[in-house]
Amino acid sequence: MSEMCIVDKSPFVNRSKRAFRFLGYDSAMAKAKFNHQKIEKKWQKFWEAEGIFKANEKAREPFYVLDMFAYPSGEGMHVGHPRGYTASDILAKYYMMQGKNVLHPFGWDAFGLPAENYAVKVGVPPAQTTKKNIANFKRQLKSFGMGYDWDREINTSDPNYYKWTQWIFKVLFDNGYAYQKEAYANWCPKCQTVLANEQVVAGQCERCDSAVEQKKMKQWFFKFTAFAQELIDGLAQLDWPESTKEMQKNWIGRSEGAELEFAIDGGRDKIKVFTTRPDTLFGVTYMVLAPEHELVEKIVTSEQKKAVERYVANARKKSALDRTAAKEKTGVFTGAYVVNPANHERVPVWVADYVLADYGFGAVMAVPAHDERDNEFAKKYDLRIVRVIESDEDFYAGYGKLINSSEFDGQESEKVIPAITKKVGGKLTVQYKLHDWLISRQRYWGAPIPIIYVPKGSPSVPRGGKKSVAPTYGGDSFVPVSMDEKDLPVILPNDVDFKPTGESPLASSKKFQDGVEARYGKGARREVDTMDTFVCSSWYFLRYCDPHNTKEFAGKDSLKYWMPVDFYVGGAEHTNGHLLYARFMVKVLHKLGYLDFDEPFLKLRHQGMIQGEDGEKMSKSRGNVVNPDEVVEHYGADTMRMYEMFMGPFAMSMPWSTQGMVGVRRFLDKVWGKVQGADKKQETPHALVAKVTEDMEGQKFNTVVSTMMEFINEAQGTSWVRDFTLLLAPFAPHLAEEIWQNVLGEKASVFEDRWPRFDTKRAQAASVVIAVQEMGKLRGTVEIARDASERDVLAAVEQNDKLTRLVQNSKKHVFVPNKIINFIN
RNA sequence: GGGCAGGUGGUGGAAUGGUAUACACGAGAGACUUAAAAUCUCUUGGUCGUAAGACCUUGUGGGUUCGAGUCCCACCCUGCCCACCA
Repeated sequence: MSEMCIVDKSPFVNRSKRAFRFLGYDSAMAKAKFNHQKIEKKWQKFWEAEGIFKANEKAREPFYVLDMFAYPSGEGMHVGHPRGYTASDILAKYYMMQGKNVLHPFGWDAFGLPAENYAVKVGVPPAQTTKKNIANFKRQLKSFGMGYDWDREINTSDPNYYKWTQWIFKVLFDNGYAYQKEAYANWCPKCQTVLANEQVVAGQCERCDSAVEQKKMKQWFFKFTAFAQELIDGLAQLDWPESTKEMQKNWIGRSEGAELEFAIDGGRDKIKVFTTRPDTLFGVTYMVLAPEHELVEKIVTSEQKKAVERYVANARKKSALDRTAAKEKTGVFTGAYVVNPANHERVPVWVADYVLADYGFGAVMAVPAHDERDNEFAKKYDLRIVRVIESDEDFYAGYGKLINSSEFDGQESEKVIPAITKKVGGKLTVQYKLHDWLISRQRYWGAPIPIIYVPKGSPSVPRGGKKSVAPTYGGDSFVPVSMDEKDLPVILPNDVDFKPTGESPLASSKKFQDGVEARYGKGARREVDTMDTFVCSSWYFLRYCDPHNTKEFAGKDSLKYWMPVDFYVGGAEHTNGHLLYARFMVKVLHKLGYLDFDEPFLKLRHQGMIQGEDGEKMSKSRGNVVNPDEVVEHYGADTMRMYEMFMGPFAMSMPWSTQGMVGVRRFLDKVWGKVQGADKKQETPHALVAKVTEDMEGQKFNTVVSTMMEFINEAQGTSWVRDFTLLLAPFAPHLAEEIWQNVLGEKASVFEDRWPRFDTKRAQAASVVIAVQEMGKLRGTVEIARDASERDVLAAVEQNDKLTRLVQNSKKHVFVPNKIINFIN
C-alpha cells in the first residue's frame, strides 16, 4: 500500500548474528530437533509443483481472503510485515481445509515515490528498481511458506494493469465523476514540485526541509463528495472493527444545520453561511469570511483595502499547517456590514483565517457568546458579545424553549432548527468535511492520466465513445477530452528527465506526444500528469478475480463468483485513505452499472504492529529492525509464523522478542519428538479440535497456539497425531506436511485433507472441578461427575473435612452446575 | 478540544459475570556433562506463618451482585486517529 518503512539491512546484520549466536539455537545439534532448512525448501517446491494453492475450480463455495496491497520497498521486509500476511495465509489454509474454494492472491502496488526519488538520485530507472524489489519480496514471501496463487500476481506498473486504471478514469470522466479545477496544492519551491500531504512534515518538504507553500494549480479530482452519504450508510452492513467505522464516519464528517443568507448592507450581494445553530441568530455580532472568499475583494471599503489585501496575501503564503498551528487568532475588518435576517441588525464583516475556505461556504456567522472560537476572536478585537436570552422571546415564541447553549439538546434542535430556519428564509442542509479526491501528481512513476487537450472549438472532437462532459474553464483555449477506449493504455514513456523542474517529468518526453495530433486533430496534446497511486490501489481487488482479461477490467462472471472480498487483512493506518478510496471506487462503478455489489470488503481485521525489542517502532534510524530472512534461516519459517501469531491478540501492537520466539521453536521440536512412531491408527482429540476450531472462527490465533502447547505438554502416545497435524498445518505448514507425508505416510498434501470434525459432547471431560466458595471467596474445590446435581455436590462438599463446616454454617447457597457452589452466611 | 482503543506478575499475555495470573519468556534450584551449550525435572504475584493456612492483589474511588479483571458512575494515566469543520 503506501510506502511503508524502508528497511536497512547493514547495521542490523551484525547485531542480529551476535544475538542469534548468543541464544545458541542450533537445530542440527540434537536428534529431537527437525532440520527446518531442509524441510521448508522441500515442501515449498512440492506445493508449487502440485499447484496446491491455486484457485480455479468454480464448483465449490468461493472464499476470497486478501492482504492489503504491498509496496515493494528497496530493502525488503522487516518481521512486522509478515504478521498480517501470516494471518491471512492461516485463514486461507483453514478455509481451504474447510472445503472452500479459496482465492488468496498477491500483487504489487508498484508505482510510487521512493523508486522515482531513487532515480533522481542514482539514475536507475524506476522500472528497473521496482522489478528487482518485487523479486526480493516474492522470494521472501515464498520462504515464509505463504500459499499465494502466483498465477494471479498483478503489478500496477504493468501496462496490462494500468490500461484498466486509465479506463476507470475515462469512465469516471465520461460520467462527470472526474473533473478538473484550480486548487491550492503543497508546493516545494526548491524541488519545484507538488507534494502529497504525507510528504509535508511540520510544514516543510520532507526531502529538502524548505518551507512548503500553497500554490494554485489546475488539478484533477474525483467526486468523492457525491458519495459522502452512501459511504456513511454502507458502514452499517460491514463486519469491520467499530473504531475503523467510527474513524471513517468522523473523517466524512456529516453535520446537519442550516444555510442562511446575510445581505450586504448597501449592496446587492449576499453572504451565505452554514450553521448548526440557527437558534443562536440573536447572538450574531459579526460575520467572518475566509481570506480566500470571493466576496472579500468586492465588499472591502477603500479605507480598509490595504489592510485586507495585506492580510489575505499573508494568509496565502502560510501553509495549512501554519494556519492551524497559530496560537492566536488574527483577522481584519473589511469596512463592510451585513444585515442579520432575524433582528435586522447591522453587524461588521471581518476576514480571518480561522475560517476555512473549503468548509461550508467559507463564511461564518459569529456568535461569540455561544462559540469558543468566536469568543476568543471577539475578545481580542473588542467585538460585542451578546447572549441569546429571554428578551428575544418574541422571536422564538412558538419554536420551543429558549436556547442557552448549555441547555440545548437534540430534541429541541429537531423542532427549533427547522422553524427558525424557515422564518429567516434559510434552508436546512447537510455539510460534510470530506473533500473531493485530488488525484493529479506532477510525477513520473504513476499511471498517465488518459486525457487529450484540444483547442477550443476544435471540429474533430470528441471521436467515438460517449459525449464528453468535460467542463471548459476560465478563458482557456484548450479543453480536455476523453480518449477512445481503443487508444488505451497510454504508455508511460521512458525517455524522460527525472530531475524535478516544476512540471511533470512526462513533459520532457518526446515520444509521449507522438501520433496524438494525427489521432486527435491539430494542436492536440496529452495530459502530462499521472494519477495518485491510491487510484491504482482503489480497484486492484477486482483485477485478481480475472487478472489476464484483455477485454475488461474483470469479467462479469468472475466478479460475481468471487466478489466481494470475504476477509480483508491490513493495517489500520489505511482507514481514511485506501479503505475509503476503495469503497468510493466500488460505489461509483456500482452506480454506473459495472458492479452488482456496492461494498468491496465484507469483513476487515487489522494486524497490530510489531515493535523492536526495545519497544520502539522498528526503523532503520533506531537500528532495531529485525530481518525475517535471518529469522527464517536460524529458526525456520514455521517458528516465525507461529510466534507472530502467539505474541498476543492479532490486532494489538507489541514488541518483538527473539527469546519469546525460541519458546515457540522449542514447542515445534517437542511436537516433532512426540509424533515419532505414529501410525495410521488414530483417534480424534475432541476437546482439542473443539477449542482450536472455536478460536479459529474468532481469529484468536494466540490462544490457538497456547491451546496446542498445552495439549502437547500433556500428550501421551500417538493416537492424536493425525488430527493434531491437520490443526497445526495452517500455522506451521512445512512441519505439518513433513509429519503428514513422512511420518504418517499420507500420499497427498495435508492441505488437500479436511479440517477434523469433533463431537461437542465428547469434547467435554467426564468430570469437573467445582469451586467451593464462602461469600464469594474460594475455600476449596471438589471434583465430581459432569452435570452432577446440586444435592450430589452438596454431599461431596460435606464429605470433605475441610469444607464440611460451610454446609453446616450457611443459611443458603448459590449453585451453578459444573462451575461453583457459593455458601452465604 | 473531539473520537476510539487500552491499563492484569520481572516481561508478552490468558480469563461466555463463576477457581485471576492459562500459555510462553525470564529468573532460581537440581539432573545429565570434564565443562559449557542443548535437553529434562522442580519452584516462581505479594505479605505473614515452621506448617496447616490466613489476608491482600487486575490504574484510583464509589456502585450493582450470592459472586466483578469483566457490568454501571466518576476520576487518573498511556497509545492511536482527527483537529479553528462554524
